[in-house]
Amino acid sequence: MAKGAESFRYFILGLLAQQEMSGYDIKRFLESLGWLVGNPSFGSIYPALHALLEDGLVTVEVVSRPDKPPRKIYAITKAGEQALQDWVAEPATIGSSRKAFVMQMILVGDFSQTGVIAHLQQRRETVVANHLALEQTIQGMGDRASLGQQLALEYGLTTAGAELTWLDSTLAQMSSDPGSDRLGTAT
Amino acid sequence: MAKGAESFRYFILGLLAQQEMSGYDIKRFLESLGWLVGNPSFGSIYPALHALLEDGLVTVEVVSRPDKPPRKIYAITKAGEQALQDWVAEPATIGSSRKAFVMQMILVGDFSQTGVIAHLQQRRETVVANHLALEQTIQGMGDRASLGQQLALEYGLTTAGAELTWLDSTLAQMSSDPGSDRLGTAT
DNA sequence: ACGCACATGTAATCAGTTACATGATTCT
DNA sequence: AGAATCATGTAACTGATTACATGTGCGT
Repeated sequence: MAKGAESFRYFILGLLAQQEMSGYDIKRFLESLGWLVGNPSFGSIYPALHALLEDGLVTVEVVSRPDKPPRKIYAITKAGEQALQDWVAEPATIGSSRKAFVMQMILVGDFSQTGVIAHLQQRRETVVANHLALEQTIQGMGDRASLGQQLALEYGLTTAGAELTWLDSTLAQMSSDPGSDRLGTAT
Repeated sequence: MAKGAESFRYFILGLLAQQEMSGYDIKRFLESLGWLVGNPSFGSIYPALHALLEDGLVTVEVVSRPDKPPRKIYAITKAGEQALQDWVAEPATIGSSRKAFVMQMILVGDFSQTGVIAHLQQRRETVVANHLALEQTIQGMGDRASLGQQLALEYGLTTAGAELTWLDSTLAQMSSDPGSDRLGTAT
């Protein structure tokens, strides 16, 4: 069963669901999103692609173009779509990382915006919990904390607060707007 | 030479510089900071401690207390302090992770607040670069992005912006205030 | 012929987690 | 005697990075 929630494997599969690509393309796309999801090296991408192929979740097609070296275009299969949906709908994963959140949000955006809302709410809970835990730590440490510790704590509190604000406003916006002004999709 | 900038090893050493502790203590302290720096397992902490001991950067003392099981208290050595300072002052590391930033800030707070300022400025540059890169990606993708992608991009932009705001205000605050109202330390 | 951008791949290595194993002390 | 908490440790495994190795087609 689909294990390894924080892994790039399923994220790569999800990207292939959005559009068929080569390993090289995936690398560049990931680079364009940069720090948001991190960018795995080729030494990570190619083996992942091979594994997906092994499991029958994707297919390859070698495409030789006249002016450029040949590329291996990977496309998702029915089985792959099923596995992806299982992963995306996966039990909440409270306390998961920011990267995992962003990755899942990117993928879930393909299916339903109700799913997106659920993910945002999930994230909200995680951030609230983080914020709370940090406040309690500050209570406990009081003024015994060093300068660096105090700054770190403030930093955490502030960034968590900002994230919360964004989540709330986005959530409000998406809830009030059942259709979709962003995409031509839906109905 | 001090390699492995993102490693917990030096961070643990830094914590020992602030206060001598056991492996167990370190674990609990890290848990109290939670997601800010992540919390390594014992399987990571104890070997790290052994390695530091090997390198002569720390010393151990077994302390048997009457009512509790014995503990191994680790304390930093002169050599350890030197190694730590080298690590903390290390060449900028632009583009490093948030965790690395928080870890270094916590440690550098022990030495000088000029060092802290330098670190904050360093972080500022990184965040500005991230923000800019994200904006360019948005330009490039335009409205071809999926809902999930658009949200991810917005999310990144917003959180980076918030971090920048905090950095600027903290930087302003610290620059205008050369002494130290937070600590009794300084000159 | 050479270097460069594009493109794919593998092996060695590394940092960290999980699971396992041990043991002291206190409480019931 | 057994469970619970505090405390330390090791071995197997995993996920990813680094460095290496290969090859195409284009411009010079």
